[in-house]
Amino acid sequence: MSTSADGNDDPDLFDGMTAEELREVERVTSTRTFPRGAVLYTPGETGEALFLLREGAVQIYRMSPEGRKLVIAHLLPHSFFGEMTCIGQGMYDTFAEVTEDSTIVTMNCEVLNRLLVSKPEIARRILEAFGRRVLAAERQLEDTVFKGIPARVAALLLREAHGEAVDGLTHQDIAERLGVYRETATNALNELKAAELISIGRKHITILDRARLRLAAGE
Amino acid sequence: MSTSADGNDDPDLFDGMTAEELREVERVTSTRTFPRGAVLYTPGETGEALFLLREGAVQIYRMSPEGRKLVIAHLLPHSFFGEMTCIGQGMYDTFAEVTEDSTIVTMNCEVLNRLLVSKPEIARRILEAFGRRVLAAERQLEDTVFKGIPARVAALLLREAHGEAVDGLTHQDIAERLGVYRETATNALNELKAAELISIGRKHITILDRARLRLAAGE
DNA sequence: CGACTTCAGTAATCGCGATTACCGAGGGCC
DNA sequence: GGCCCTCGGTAATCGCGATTACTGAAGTCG
Repeated sequence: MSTSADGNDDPDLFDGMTAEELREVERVTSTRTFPRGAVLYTPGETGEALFLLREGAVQIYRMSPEGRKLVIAHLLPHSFFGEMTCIGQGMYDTFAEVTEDSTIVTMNCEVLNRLLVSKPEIARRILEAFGRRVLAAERQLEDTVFKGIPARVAALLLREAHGEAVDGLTHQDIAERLGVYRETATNALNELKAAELISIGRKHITILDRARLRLAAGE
Repeated sequence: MSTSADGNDDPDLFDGMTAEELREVERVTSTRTFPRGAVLYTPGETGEALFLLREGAVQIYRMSPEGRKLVIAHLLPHSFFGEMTCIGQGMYDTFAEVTEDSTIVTMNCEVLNRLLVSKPEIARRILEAFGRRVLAAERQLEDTVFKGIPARVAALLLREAHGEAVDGLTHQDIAERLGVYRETATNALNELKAAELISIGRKHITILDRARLRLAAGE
């Protein structure tokens, strides 16, 4: 299978560095905590740093003019984000919001760029993460263009499941991940339930038939 | 404005290298020509090389089960592609098809990976290209989720226009870029024409009112 | 020139998903 | 317990865009 958009199974950006190097990294980064709900950046803002999530959870999303939310990624510890502004044109075009009290390391763009040259391993990891992100975005694009909502919901459940359980995901969350109405997500879920592919409880979904759910997701 | 998905305004991957280095690059790459219609790779194939387009044009696309095409990128000279397999998991998941007789340089993954370590400048360029690609993919995703067809057509025209002219783009091409039916694209174009934002000729569209077209595209 | 292919215009039907409008249940907090 | 807020269920309407079915004009090639 492939890595999901949350980039959660990446190695930490600084894994494998010597104690010496880590101490150096300490010196040039700053660590802060943010409460749930904090917005780290918004589109149009000029960014000047890469963020590394140590603890907690962060959501990267876009917003429609009418206020519908499209969540691009749910980040878990070890994921980094915001680096695009360091590497490319220098402006954010998404929102980054803390969804659980978090500890976040910030590294200045200047520092990062120096590191990219001196430590190919770091560049490599960012490159790999970008690759996964491109893939995830293009796949989601393909799904959005080609598949109906039930299939997209099924695919999302398969991606998010730990074992057979999907926990802590409300219908609203699902809807925002797909960029659709909550009612539409509920309908799709009920459809999958009717087909006995899943069972639904409050904030808890269980996959009953993985094979057929995969089929419903369009392979 | 921003760079479009075709990555066409990138510097060449090897620009700025010394004659010495270029000769070395020559040694480890191979250059071949491909006729229009040649398929360089298909999803599921194991890739073993990065491609660099010297001359011609290449299309990167995905295909729905029913055979609808979604063109991810139209590549012009100086663009590279196929590198994902060298950096990530190692399998293509798109089609790459030559749409104009082309000259293409191929570089082995192994060689590329060595180069990534020894020449930070190369890694940097790929990183930048990836960044643009992530952005493009996510933007297109956002458009697809939030906007109607006319707006997406308008946005595409603005991206593809050279001056006020958009040439060599058929309705079918436009439809494939958006992953919609050709008829739907025609309708949207006619709608924009009716609003006097564009004028339409065979394989030729002229932007009449850039400002209002931008509005129609949703800012 | 005539046959064929590519391109573009139009129209009608149909279904999905947006949008609006509610209801009811579970849980936390005062 | 009562209030409120989050979460989830349902239903009805509506519009967009998929899908089907043609027509005709512009190029191309023999």
